[in-house]
Amino acid sequence: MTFYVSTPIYYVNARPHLGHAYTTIVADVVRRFQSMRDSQTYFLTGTDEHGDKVVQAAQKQGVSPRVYVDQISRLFRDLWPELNVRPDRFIRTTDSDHMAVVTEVLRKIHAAGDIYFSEYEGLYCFGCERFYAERELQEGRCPIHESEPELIRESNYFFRMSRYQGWLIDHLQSHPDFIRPERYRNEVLAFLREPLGDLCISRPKTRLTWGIPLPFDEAYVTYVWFDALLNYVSALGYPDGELFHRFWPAAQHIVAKDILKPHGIYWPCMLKAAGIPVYRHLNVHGYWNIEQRKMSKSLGNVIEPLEMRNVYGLDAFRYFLIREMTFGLDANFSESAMVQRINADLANDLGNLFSRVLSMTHKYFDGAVPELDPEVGRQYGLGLGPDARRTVDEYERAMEAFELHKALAAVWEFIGRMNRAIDIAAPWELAKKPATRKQLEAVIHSLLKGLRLISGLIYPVMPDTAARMQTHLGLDPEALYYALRDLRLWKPVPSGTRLPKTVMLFPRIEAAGEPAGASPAPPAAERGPETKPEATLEDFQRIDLRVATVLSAEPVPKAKKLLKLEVDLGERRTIVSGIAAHYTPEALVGRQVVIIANLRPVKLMGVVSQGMLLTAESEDGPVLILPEKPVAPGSGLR
RNA sequence: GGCGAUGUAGCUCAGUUGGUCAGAGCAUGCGGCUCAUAUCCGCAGUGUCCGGGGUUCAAAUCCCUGCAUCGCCA
Repeated sequence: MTFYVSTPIYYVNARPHLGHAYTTIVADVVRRFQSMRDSQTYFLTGTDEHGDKVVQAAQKQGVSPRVYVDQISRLFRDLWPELNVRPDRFIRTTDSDHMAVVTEVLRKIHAAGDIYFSEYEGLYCFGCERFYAERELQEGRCPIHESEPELIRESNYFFRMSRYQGWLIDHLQSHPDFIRPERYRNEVLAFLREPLGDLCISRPKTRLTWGIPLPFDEAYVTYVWFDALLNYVSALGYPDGELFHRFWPAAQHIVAKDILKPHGIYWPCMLKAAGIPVYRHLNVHGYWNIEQRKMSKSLGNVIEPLEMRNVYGLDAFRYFLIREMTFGLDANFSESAMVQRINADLANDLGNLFSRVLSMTHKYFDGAVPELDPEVGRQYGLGLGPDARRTVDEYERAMEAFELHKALAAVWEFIGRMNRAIDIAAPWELAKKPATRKQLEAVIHSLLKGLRLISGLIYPVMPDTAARMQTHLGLDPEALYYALRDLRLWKPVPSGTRLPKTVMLFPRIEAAGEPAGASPAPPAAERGPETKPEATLEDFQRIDLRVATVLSAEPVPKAKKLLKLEVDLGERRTIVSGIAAHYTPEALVGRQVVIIANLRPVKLMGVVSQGMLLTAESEDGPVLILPEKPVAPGSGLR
């Protein structure tokens, strides 16, 4: 069996956030699941780097598109290993092999007559550098610039997608799970009830140069679709690559619902036109809302995946994402929900189960797995075998169907079954009398067996925890302990195995400093008019406050209020601050100030500022916040 | 505005083809155990199944309509 999983290539106009992390972790989970069944796997992710939004973002930062995309792309590439995600390839649409494939496929489809040249007429806003459909306009004006767009004509190349509509409908009908969950298949079918238009696939170089040139017309570059979607085959070395032959078309694409149409309609049509077999499944997931609201930069509620990992632990974070979201539907992300899940599912159910079983093994058998007569085992064991089998069956079915939350629910049902079995068997009673020693041995054997199974099943979602469990069961964490075939064998932890000292897998998270029953944030009306919404300690810790020594200071030319400071906080930083009206450069040099060190860089009067100086707002203007006595440059604050 | 989806206990959500379907987990209350991370086990509630119409012997489940939220509209 081969299994090829992909995430979308992420557009580099923003830093990676929770949504990116979720999609990519899902891909990692299903890939690890496939490795449990001996599948050969290939895992692709990467970045989408062409287009006008990238050019604009680069301009804003005052750098070339190349420098800009290198910078953002690296943020994505470096993030994944931090989340225990290791793709086989990180593709960039600026990679030369990818660009060559795009060129080749365009040439081929053009030669076959499915790309044609045509005039396009539309309402164009020069401010936005884009066309608007009439219904997008507000009272005939651009919703952003409030200016009246102009009617312009532009010639462009079009992909004859309409030709493949009938084929695609047939394919969707003969492959009911081509797009899943079903709701998204229905959505695509609904869309296909209307005649499909053709797809504009180019931009004139007069408007956009940051793209892949069309092989049949040097005056144009490719516009998004062929450039981006073809990454799924170019990464494998289409058309002749060994990987391509091995893994295509066993492809599982994973996308969020906002890009359903390109992946569910454009991409299959493109593949068909190029004579490439269509991919196997498109798996569509919903959105994470943050504290009931949409995640957006302007709301300031962007969740930083690394921050979550640092605060709650990587496996707990991965578990929460996979367990909390019904794959396909939207879900809410909140730290309080995560704490609840960690305490209830991980600390209480799993962690405590693990702890009680291991501690009993230590207490009653001195940490060595007891000998067991098979007959005694049959008679006095907990009879978990049938449950174990049902659990593995449901787990495998759900994983296979991308119902990842259900796969975890199945494992936790088994965990609950084990906790109940312990109460009924009451090993602490059996331990009191020598007469029930044999029964005690059988019970402990059953329980260790159960833990062994659980550690295998949680491997895709919580690989580190799975390995820790193996270690503490005296087993080899380097082995393929999670092979599904072996897990079905319901194997015991061998008698005589010595168990290391037990550990807490997941400590409970207690509400920090809050007395029990403390009410949540009071309604805004009860607070002072100037207070901001309640922030958690984690919110505060997100801000990197540091002491910096001012090395030099000079006015910014033509700016009345701005000073450009060079500061030392362990490294050199340039900071632009609006305090020129109240502080002279001389008054600052050599002093220690407090800055926000992880603020997004901004360009002020042509100078990039890599931080912000902290000042108090007074009626006489800004007043510097200074340490009471000298400290090492770069010292953190709390 | 058009297309589509979602709206079920305090919270997050299951509910296949209309008939023990009014459920689960968490949170809450009470009881039990003591191996365990103040953990575990048992019991107990609470619901105009978004509102309004309709079809039917029977609707959370089908139809119409309204409201709210989300996605897409090259």
